[in-house]
Amino acid sequence: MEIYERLIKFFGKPSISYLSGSPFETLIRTIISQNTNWRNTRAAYKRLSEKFEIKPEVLAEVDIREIEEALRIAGLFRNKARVIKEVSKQIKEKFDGDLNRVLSMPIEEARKILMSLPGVGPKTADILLLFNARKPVMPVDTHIMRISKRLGLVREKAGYEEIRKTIENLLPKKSEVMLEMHLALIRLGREICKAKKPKCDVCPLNNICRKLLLRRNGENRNELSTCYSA
DNA sequence: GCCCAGGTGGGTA
DNA sequence: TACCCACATGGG
Repeated sequence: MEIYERLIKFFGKPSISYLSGSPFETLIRTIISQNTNWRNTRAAYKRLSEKFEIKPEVLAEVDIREIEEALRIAGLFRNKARVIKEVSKQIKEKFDGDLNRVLSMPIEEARKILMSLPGVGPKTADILLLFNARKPVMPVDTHIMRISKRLGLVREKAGYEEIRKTIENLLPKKSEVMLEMHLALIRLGREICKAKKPKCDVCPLNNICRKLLLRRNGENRNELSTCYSA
């Protein structure tokens, strides 16, 4: 909780304006973002939404090459185009094009159904549950995974579920808190990525995190006393 | 030129 | 169950 308060104090309450949009739009945006940086994700989504209305009944029918072309800038574009077309078809057929039905189910049930869709793994399912259904879950991306290990919140070998549950249990079961923490942790992770020199004095976690360091360039575990941050 | 980016799914042991 | 790898473009 102390970490949460420091992050919020440092970054301020995150803007949630860009969380607007339908669950399907969130899904498409999240699929595009898989293993892709923000800038390219945004550009690709913009290109796709300028060409087509982001609705399952539309994307299910369009020529896959058109989706590929829009997504090229984001990388992994052939995979993502195939997945987007297929997931659109399935949502149209199974849920009559409306993800809200699934999202209103109990968390575990909804997660299971979402993860049965192509291109939807635990991270993407949890994004939908948090961003659109406002359920108190913590999606774990690479930044959050790395940070929670560096902070010693979880074992070095911890997997997705272990990390998710650990962070969820550290926080009040409120979706607003989960959302703010999720965005703040990613913000921190991205700032760390950008940082070239250690700046412990301004790090929002200064005395807590001492061990934050990217697993990068074959890092030496003996160097964990260095704090890299924004 | 190398490394990495808000993962997922298929394959192997 | 637990790793390993392909997918692929663009920016630092």
